[in-house]
Amino acid sequence: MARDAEETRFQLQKVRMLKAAAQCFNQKGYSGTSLRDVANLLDLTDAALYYYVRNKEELVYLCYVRAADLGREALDRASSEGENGMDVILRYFRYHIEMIVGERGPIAIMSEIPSLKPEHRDEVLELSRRHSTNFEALLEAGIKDGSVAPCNVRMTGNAIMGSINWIPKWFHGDPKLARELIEEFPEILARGL
Amino acid sequence: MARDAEETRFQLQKVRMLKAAAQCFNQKGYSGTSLRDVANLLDLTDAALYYYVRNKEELVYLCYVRAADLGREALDRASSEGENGMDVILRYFRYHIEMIVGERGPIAIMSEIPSLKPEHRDEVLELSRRHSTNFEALLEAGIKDGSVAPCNVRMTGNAIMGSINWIPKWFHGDPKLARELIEEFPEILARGL
DNA sequence: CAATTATTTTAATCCAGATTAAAATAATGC
DNA sequence: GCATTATTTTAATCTGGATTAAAATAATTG
Repeated sequence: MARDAEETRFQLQKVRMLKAAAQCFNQKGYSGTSLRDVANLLDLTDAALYYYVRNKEELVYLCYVRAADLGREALDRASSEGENGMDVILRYFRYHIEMIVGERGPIAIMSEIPSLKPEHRDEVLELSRRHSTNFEALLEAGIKDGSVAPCNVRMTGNAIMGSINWIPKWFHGDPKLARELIEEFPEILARGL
Repeated sequence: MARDAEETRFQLQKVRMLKAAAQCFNQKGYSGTSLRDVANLLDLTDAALYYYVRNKEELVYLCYVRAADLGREALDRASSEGENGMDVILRYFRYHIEMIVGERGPIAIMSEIPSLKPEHRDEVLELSRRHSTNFEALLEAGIKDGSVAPCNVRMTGNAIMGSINWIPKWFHGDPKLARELIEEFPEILARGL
């Protein structure tokens, strides 16, 4: 029964929906975006969204999960390409920033985490914590191989994640700035290491 | 008719309210906090809040303004205490971080700016922009007097503001961490300069 | 093509919270 | 104390969206 194709189509639509939702949430804030807003962006009726998602809460939740996934992807990809610690870190910066600049978000600041239902909240927090931990591991590897100056990795890691996660707050799509960001920001971040 | 005293009391209550509101918004997110939540924290009825504020929108708006004020205060105070560029910057870091750690926020990430009414939104954005500009000026002063290495001030400024503004996302009140933050974070930020 | 499954729409509900009006209580000045 | 103003409460309303159910349309499969 073409289970594969079906699932693929469904999944694709769902991702389209998540992108639309993230765009709305970023632009208008969570409380400021209605399901109608999201649906409009997809030429759908608000009710149609319920075919993909149980409710609005699940919609944000999935946006957050997707954001976390993309962040992890950037880090994994950077890690898998050898070289010394600092090089990996720089690559991670670039990948992550490219992703943020590329699809504008994907959901800027996860401010509605507190209003997720407990299981979802815990999961998202866990994903976020894990990402931090992974990045701290990169820092430590760099320190070990001498390419990064010794430092308080916890604090330094948080400082850097803050800089990165803050980008969507001031970058609003200007392509010139985008190029500048991708080229210069990684070095700015690395300068403190 | 004791206009002064009256106004003082009113203002004091209002600030108390703003603190309570900020606490709620930080803890539960904007959509997740009802006026009842805020009122409960003050042993009041939700309806009582309307004596101080026209509506919920105005409540967040005032929280944002207050946050901006406190940030500006930190910067002004640091600026007014002489010495070379880097010293001023370091002091500003400390003051701002002390404030954030001290009253937890005061409203972490201004994610609901998009749903403010236009005048309010514009004003808050303007305040935020102005703060950035002022900080960039500190950077430039530091570059001029040689205490800060030349850099893209716009980008560097944003990186640093991100690190600072992100703090409430991972600092949740642990007093030991608070001390660490105040002592070490400024230097971590400055290391990249 | 007939039957089944997937997707979307139409048309109601429904409901938590925001908001309001009027009344009650507290504070203050004279 | 009386009158006035400040503050809070009680008790409704009002509403924008979220959510749901049933029906309609589109796609697939055999």
